[in-house]
Amino acid sequence: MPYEDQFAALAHPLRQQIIGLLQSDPASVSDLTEALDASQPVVSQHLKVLRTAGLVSAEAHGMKRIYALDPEALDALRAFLTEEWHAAFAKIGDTDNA
Amino acid sequence: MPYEDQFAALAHPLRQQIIGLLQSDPASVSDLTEALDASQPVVSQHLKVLRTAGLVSAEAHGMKRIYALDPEALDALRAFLTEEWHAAFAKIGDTDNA
DNA sequence: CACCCCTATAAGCATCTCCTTATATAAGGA
DNA sequence: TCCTTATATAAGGAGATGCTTATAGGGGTG
Repeated sequence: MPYEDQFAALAHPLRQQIIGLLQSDPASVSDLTEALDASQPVVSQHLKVLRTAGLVSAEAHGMKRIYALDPEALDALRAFLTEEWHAAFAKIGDTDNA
Repeated sequence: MPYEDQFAALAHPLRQQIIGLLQSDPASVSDLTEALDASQPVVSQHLKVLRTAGLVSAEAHGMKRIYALDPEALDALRAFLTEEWHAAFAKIGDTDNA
């Protein structure tokens, strides 16, 4: 089922806020922790969900890890919402139905 | 946090499949139950989630309740993914930040 | 009315999610 | 080297989610 993880990732307010912040600029975990008024482990945990879903990527910069949005991932999701859904579903239906 | 319920609704494969089916045509619960190879209560439960999120609507037709997709809801979601996110987040940030 | 179809909902249980606290590891500075 | 900063991850518990089974109630039909 396509994009299941991506939708789940976007279903949490803190993760939405993280994406909102990263839309302006890449940021480190500590930057996000301050901006979001959440604990550092929580931010790291949510970043992991976003990373697993392919919505953000991380790059080490010295001691910090700079997280950045993957714009293509959101584009793909938007495309799925409009055009590809029906076709994608039809294929799944072919596969797991009688 | 906007669209939280909508994203959560789309994060489940069966609910994605229901939307996929309803994109072709409105359908009753029994229609969906057959097509999805899921139990009737499960289908009803998932339809409730979709209804609560405003993604589908129901209309009584005799004994059956015909469910239909609300295309505007998906459009709104798509718009959020592209244009409105940053603005929406900026407002939230103004409100609950120092 | 008596009986079947269609749908929603409740109860119970397993699993997942998300938080907290605590800690491990990596990198840089004194 | 020792200390501090930055991040990830583990453990544990509270609450949410999603399934099953059972049942209630609305609607038609004989």
